[in-house]
Amino acid sequence: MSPRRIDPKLTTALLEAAASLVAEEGVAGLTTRRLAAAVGTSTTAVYTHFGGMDNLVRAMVHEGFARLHRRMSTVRATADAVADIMALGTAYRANALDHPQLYQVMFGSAALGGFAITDGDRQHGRYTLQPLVEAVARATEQGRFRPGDPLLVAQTMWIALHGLVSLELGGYLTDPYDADVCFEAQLCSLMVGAGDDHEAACLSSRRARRRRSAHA
Amino acid sequence: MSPRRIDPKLTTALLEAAASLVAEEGVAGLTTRRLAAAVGTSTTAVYTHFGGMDNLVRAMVHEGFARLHRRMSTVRATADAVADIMALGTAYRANALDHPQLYQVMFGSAALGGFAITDGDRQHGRYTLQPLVEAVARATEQGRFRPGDPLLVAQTMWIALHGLVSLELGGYLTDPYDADVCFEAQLCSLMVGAGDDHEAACLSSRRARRRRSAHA
DNA sequence: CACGTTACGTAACGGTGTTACTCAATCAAC
DNA sequence: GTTGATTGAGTAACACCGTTACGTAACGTG
Repeated sequence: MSPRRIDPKLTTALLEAAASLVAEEGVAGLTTRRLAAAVGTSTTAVYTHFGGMDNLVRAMVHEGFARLHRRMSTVRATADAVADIMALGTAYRANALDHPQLYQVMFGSAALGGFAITDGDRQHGRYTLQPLVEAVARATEQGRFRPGDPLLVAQTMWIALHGLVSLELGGYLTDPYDADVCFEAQLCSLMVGAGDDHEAACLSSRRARRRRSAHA
Repeated sequence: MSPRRIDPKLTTALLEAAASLVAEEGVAGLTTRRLAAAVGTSTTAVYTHFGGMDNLVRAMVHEGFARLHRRMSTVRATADAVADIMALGTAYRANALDHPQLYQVMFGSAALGGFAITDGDRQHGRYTLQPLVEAVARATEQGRFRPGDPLLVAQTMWIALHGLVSLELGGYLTDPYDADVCFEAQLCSLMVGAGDDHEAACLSSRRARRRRSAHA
């Protein structure tokens, strides 16, 4: 009654090989044949393990969201909640720059590559905002931000941050102001937009930058 | 010495057919064979007219930027420069929603679909910001914004707006706050972030909304 | 040990972008 | 008006893609 079991090692091997293929040449470089060759198996393995390329990409996206969540969770809360928010933004951007191709698959509205990402997959990445929402709530309690729903404020910040990362990865932020300058300007604008004082925001920005260099 | 000339009608016919193919089914639906069939020609025509699919997509992107620029240029300057900026943002978003697939090709860092967009193509879309830069300069002169480089401020706004549109098209803005709510919140946050008073920004927002409904 | 179940390899199908090769249509020159 | 060079566009092929029907061999159970 119990037949040959699926090999979990092969599943993870496929995922890892797919990740490095995508990391090296983007989604366009991810093909069943090259994937099978990299793992030393056959193309049908992709179907027994995932049921097609779409699901494999979906699994990669889940892994990407998990990694992003892990990275955002490493940011510790301090007395300066605004600086915490900036540190979270820095972590978000750093994760995207470390895995640019994966980020584009996660948020590139994957219709482009032909791969389908379901609504469920998108919702799966929603809890990633949790640390940001909490930091915004703390900044609001501390009187740095105007009263308002922390979720909406956090979502506004996430949207702007995604715009920055997306355009940076696309190579659009080079002209007179490079991505670093735009990032700092964006963070400051977001804090002031949420209600913080401009000078206080600049001060928190310096604090967050110091924290970042201390990490390195 | 003078041979058979290229047919300009076929060039535009190819572009139009490609545009409607992309509009209907995304970049994935744009193939040489289907394109040739739609125009009633052969696949080689794509190569004599454009030199490959990449260049055809590039031409479509140029057209997309031109259309975006045209649409942004229809926004007239009024006494309320902040309301003008919001109207520009509305025009930007409306254009993206009218041509979602094209927008994704323009800014989706087209490496995803396998098509290549050069740095020159990206710079080509830079002048689109011009109307926004001017409106920001006027808002700064009027004392609504903190003193600063209008280009950097405009670029910050563009980045955030792109983030909103990108996530909206990707279907990420549904949960508790839909895209409309996020858009209004984003605009208000941007104005306040640039230095405007919060209540003044809300007032200008209402003014811009009235202007929009007057257009319809 | 034998059986049933199922993962995996082989090979094929229909699709893709791209390109030699060919032909026919055009315009310049006389 | 005829000729001839030039070149756009059609045919067919190549290599590649995702996917799948089929066969086989390996496994867990009885």
